[in-house]
Amino acid sequence: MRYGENHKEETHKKLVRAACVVLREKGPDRLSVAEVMEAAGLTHGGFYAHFKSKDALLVEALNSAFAHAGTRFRRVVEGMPARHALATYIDMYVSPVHRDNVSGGCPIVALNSDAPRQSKKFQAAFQAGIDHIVDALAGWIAETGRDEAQTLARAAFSAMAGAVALSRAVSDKALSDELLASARAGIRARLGVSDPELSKAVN
Amino acid sequence: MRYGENHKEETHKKLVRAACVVLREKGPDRLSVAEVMEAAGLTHGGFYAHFKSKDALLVEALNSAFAHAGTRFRRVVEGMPARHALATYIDMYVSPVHRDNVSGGCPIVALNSDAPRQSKKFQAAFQAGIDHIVDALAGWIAETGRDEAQTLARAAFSAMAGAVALSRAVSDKALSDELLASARAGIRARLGVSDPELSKAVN
DNA sequence: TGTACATCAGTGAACGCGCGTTCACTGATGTAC
DNA sequence: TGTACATCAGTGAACGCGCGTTCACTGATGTAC
Repeated sequence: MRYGENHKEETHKKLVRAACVVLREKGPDRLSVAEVMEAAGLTHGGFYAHFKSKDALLVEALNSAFAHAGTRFRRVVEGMPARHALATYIDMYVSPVHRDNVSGGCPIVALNSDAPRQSKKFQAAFQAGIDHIVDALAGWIAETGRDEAQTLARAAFSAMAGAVALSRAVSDKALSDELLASARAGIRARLGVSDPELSKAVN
Repeated sequence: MRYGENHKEETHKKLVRAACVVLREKGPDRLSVAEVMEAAGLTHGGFYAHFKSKDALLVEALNSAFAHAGTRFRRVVEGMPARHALATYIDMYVSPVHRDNVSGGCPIVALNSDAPRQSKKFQAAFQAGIDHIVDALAGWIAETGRDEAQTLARAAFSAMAGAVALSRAVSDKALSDELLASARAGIRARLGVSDPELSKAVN
């Protein structure tokens, strides 16, 4: 064969990787097949050797975005006791670093209002991504001994995602930083992890 | 003339009204000029007698959406003392009714992730809409005697918008209702208006 | 009172463009004999 | 060892389609004389 053993598989990964960045920057509708192929150094004609449709790429790209962003976040809190993990996760998520990292950040923030207009499969992947994060939060919350951990986690996460989303719409950096700090404080208080010692300096 | 005195003006309004519904349902990119004209009972050719461009329509439609949704929300709390207004506003905004009313609800929730990809004028209108709501909240918060009312208002509003946005992504109605209730409780507690007597039954 | 002309909101065909998708082809390599 | 053929990731032209936008035209009414 002309190419190495895993050549096609690697090209496929390269396309998904390129797409999962463009997806968060431009959204599903403005991402174009030709653009993704070009980003991988290929011509657009070869696309359908890798994906059944544009939508199939979008779904894979979304899952990839969740996996990468999730792994990055989870790696930091690995092995921490529940209260530390919870506080640290909130601090990381609701941070200027995350706000400024649209193309590498959480897809839920970047694609919030796009998701309901996409295909069933895309929506299912989006839901799964939400559930995954909420479950992690709920696990830590439950370990702190609180009831209704799942509901509490969902509400807390909605505040986290909302804070990052709105912080991106505030043009003044100082005001935006303040909003994030205030949101962090509110969410941590609500979950009973206000103690400053629970913070790990991550930003 | 063939038509009444205010005919053109009324057609213009009809177009904006149709667009401000479609805008929230389909988003700016999937809204089409032809669709809006058809919704108003006209053919697409006449569009540019009313608007300089599609973007001009989008900006007018966004402002109209803010005006209508804002008026509706504000009318309910009119004349209430600050603490009551604050609690009632939160209850109305973070409610199943609002969640289920995408096409008539707050554009910030419906267009959250679309806004940063639109024109400068669209983004400016979006920011203005956010500021308008935040200012109203901050006014009430300040009246309750708290410092940093603007920052607190921004953080509270981000939690409100995030809660409604996420509640729309939760398919199970009961879980979605719980999320909203939990979010309401958290936000009201954070703003010091937890007293159940401050609630006016609006849903 | 009647005729000729101006007005202008709306019509519908046409434009160029970018998009998702298809397909005949290329050309380097591996395999069969 | 050499020749003929199969493989298949990638190429590049072409397709149909919907979109935003343009424009010559319509036709009912108002105005000038």
